[in-house]
Amino acid sequence: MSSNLKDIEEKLDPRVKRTRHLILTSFESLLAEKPFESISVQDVTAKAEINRATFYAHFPDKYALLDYAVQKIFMAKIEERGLSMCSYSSDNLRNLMLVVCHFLMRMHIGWGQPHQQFDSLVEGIIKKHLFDVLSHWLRNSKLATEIPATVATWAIYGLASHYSHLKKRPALENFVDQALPLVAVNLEQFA
Amino acid sequence: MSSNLKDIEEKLDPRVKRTRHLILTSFESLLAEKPFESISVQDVTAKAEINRATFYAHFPDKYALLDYAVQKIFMAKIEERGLSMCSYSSDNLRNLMLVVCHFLMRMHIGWGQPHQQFDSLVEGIIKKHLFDVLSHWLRNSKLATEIPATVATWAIYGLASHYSHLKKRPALENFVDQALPLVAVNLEQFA
DNA sequence: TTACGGGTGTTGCCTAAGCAACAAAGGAGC
DNA sequence: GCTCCTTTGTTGCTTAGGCAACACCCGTAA
Repeated sequence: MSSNLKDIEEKLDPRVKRTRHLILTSFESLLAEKPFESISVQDVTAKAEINRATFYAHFPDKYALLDYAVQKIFMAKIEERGLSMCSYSSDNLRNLMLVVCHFLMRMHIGWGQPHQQFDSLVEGIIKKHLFDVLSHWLRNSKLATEIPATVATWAIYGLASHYSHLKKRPALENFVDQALPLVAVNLEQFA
Repeated sequence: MSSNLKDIEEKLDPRVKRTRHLILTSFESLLAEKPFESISVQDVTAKAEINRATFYAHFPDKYALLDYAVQKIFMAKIEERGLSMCSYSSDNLRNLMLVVCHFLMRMHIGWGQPHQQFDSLVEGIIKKHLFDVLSHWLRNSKLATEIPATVATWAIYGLASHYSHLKKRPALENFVDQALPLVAVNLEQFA
């Protein structure tokens, strides 16, 4: 159930899975050592021991790779908590917020110091997926859902970003529980 | 220098290196969980996520894989101590004996309980390489070297096997130092 | 005996990855 | 301005790997 994403990836040609994995691994380890801007496609392919042409057979450019990497990591977390194929509930929303916070923290720790352009790229990707998930949660509503989904998307991302930049972070659970009702109120009437 | 073996392997098609590595890794981990006899080619390829046909493109059968695996591990140790591209010396001989003892111990620990047929296969492989190394050490002798190389090969292997089967093993260094002169006397006159 | 299941090698066709060469675009430094 | 160098995409051809099907053997259970 749930993972129609995984199911598709599992059935891929083993060679494709392998090279994608090599590229991804290489990319992540490069992100740990230098900022996204100064990572070249060559860097990635060299470390992955992959031909550069092969890279372009999978991704149009390094931005597509970033997109893929972020979606892979982020959506994996979403799916492993069963948050993608369900509907709105206060508990699901809470978990979703936890995931986003976790992700941003992991990113700031593992992926070097924040770089303006990089961060906003990631922000865009995450918000895109957040919006999709929330829209899916509200799919049975008789009302239009773009507005509430948009509001919640931005709110959740904003809260997570805020939290991950705090110098003295309160316990994550507390933070989320405090913010939860403010976001919930925008969604529950559409559920 | 030295490693004309490595040099060759390094230049291989990356795909070949990858699949060989996958096969090798899979094989080693299988050896850790069940005896060689009950490992099928299918097991290896399944765990390696490699097509079975691809296996046969690299190795005629699982015995060839064993040969390859043992040579890879054993010769790696030989080369990393610079023992393959040199000539006879008491010190080299000592190191060689240490390597063989190490290898057999590692094998008994890591690769499950000894199985008659498996052990004798490995024995054959090791002795083949031992003989080659020793022959190379004596390559400048004016005398025929088959006899001394053979004697030393069997003696070294026998000693290592004996040592690795001892219930109460003395310190490896001591053991080797004690045996060293007995083997050395067969070789030094041909060096 | 026969039938069955599981492993073994082998084959032909298809696809992904390797490789070398290319034109083009951007810096960095003169 | 001008090189020089690096990176970027892209292309045509070659080669390794995936896949499905095959015949074959062999142990075993009906």
